[in-house]
Amino acid sequence: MSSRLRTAGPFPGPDHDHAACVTRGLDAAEARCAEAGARLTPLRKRVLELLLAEGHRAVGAYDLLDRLADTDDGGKRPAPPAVYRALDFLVDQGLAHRLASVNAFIGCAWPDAAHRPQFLICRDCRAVAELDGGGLARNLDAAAEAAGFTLLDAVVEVGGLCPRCRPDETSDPDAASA
Amino acid sequence: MSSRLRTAGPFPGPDHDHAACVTRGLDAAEARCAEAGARLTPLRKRVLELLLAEGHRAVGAYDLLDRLADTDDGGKRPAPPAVYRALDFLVDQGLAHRLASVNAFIGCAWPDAAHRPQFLICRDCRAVAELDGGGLARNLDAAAEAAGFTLLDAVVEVGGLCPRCRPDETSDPDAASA
DNA sequence: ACGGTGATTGATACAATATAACATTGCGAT
DNA sequence: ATCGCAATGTTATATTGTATCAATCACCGT
Repeated sequence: MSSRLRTAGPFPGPDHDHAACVTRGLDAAEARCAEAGARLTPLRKRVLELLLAEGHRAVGAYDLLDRLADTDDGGKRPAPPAVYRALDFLVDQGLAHRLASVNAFIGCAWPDAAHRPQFLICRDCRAVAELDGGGLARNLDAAAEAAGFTLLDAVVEVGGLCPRCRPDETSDPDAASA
Repeated sequence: MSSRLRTAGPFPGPDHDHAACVTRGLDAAEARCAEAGARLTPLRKRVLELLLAEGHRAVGAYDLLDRLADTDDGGKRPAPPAVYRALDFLVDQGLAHRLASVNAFIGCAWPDAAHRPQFLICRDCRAVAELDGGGLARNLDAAAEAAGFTLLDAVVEVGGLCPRCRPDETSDPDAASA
C-alpha cells in the first residue's frame, strides 16, 4: 500500500492540491499579460484553465475543443482555428508549452519566470513533468554557437514511463509478473 | 581570403562530396542490417537513398512519396503506409531519425555507431546538423533518474538559423555570449 | 521442388492534426 | 459615430499519420 508518495520530484502526486495549481497559473497569467500589455481574453483564459485543469498531463488541441464544448453553456464547439489561435497566444506569452513529440500542449508549471523548459512525458498516461533545463540549455547554446547556428527554439522532450506507470513499482506486487 | 570556409562544424558546405555521404550511408546500412538479421529490402533501401540524397535536409513523408513516384519507372506513387513503414524500419535500425519538431525525417549521419543524437534544424532551409549528445544525454539520464522516470526516447531538437541562412553578414560570429 | 509460415508490400479508407482565407464582432481613440 | 485594429467566427481545406485487410515474397524444413 502506498502511504505517502512523495513523488520524489517533478511528478506531482495524485493528492496534491491541484486547484491551487490552477489558481496560481491563472493569477500568474493575468499578471503577466497585464505587464506585457497583452489581452487575456475570456477564450484565452478558458483555454488556459482547461490546460491547467488537466492536471499536469498533455492535452491535444482537439481534446481542448471537446472540453470547450462541454463547458460551454450553449454546448457550442468552437472551430479549430479558435483554439489554435488561443494556444499560439499562450505559448507566445510563455503561459503554455507545445509538446512537439506528442502533438499536444500543457499549461506552464512555472509561469512566473523566464525559463528554458525540458519535459519528461509519460507514454502511458501522458503525465508531464516540466523541468528547468538550465545546465542543459547552456550546453545547447554552446553547441549552436560552435556550429555557427542561431538558436531560436530548443525542444527537449524525454519520452518514457512516469513513476506511477513504470512496471517496477514496488508498492503493487499483485499485478506484477502478468 | 577564401570566403569558402569549411563550414567549421556540423553543417556540411555546399561543396562537400555528398555522393560519398550517400554511398557511405547505404554501405553502412547494408552492413548493419546484415549484422542485425534485418532485411534492407529494395523499398527500404530506396527510401534511405532518397533521405540521404536530400543533402542533410529534413524531408517529409509525403515529399518522399513524391520522390518515389518521380524515380519510379512506372511513375507509380506508393500509398502512405508504404513509406511510413519503411521509415519506421529505418528509424528502428538507427539508419534514419525522426524530427518531431518539424514532422520530418533525415538519414542518419553516423549510421555506424550507437549514439544519442541531437539536432540543429534550420527554419529557413531545413538543413539539419546531427550532433552527438553525449554530455547532454547524461544530463537527461540523471534528470530522469532523479524523477523516478524510465527514459525510453529523448528528443533534442534546436530550431534556428544555419550559418548560410543567418542574416549575420560579417565574419564576426563570436561576439555573442548569452 | 513443395508447402507452410511469417514478413513485407499493396490498396483502400479514414483519423488526427493544423492552417488558409475571409467575414464578423467588439472596443477604444478620435 | 465611425475608423482602425485586434480578436473571434466560419468555412473549407491542407498536411500528417493509421487501421485494416488482401496479396505477395522470402525463408525454412522436409
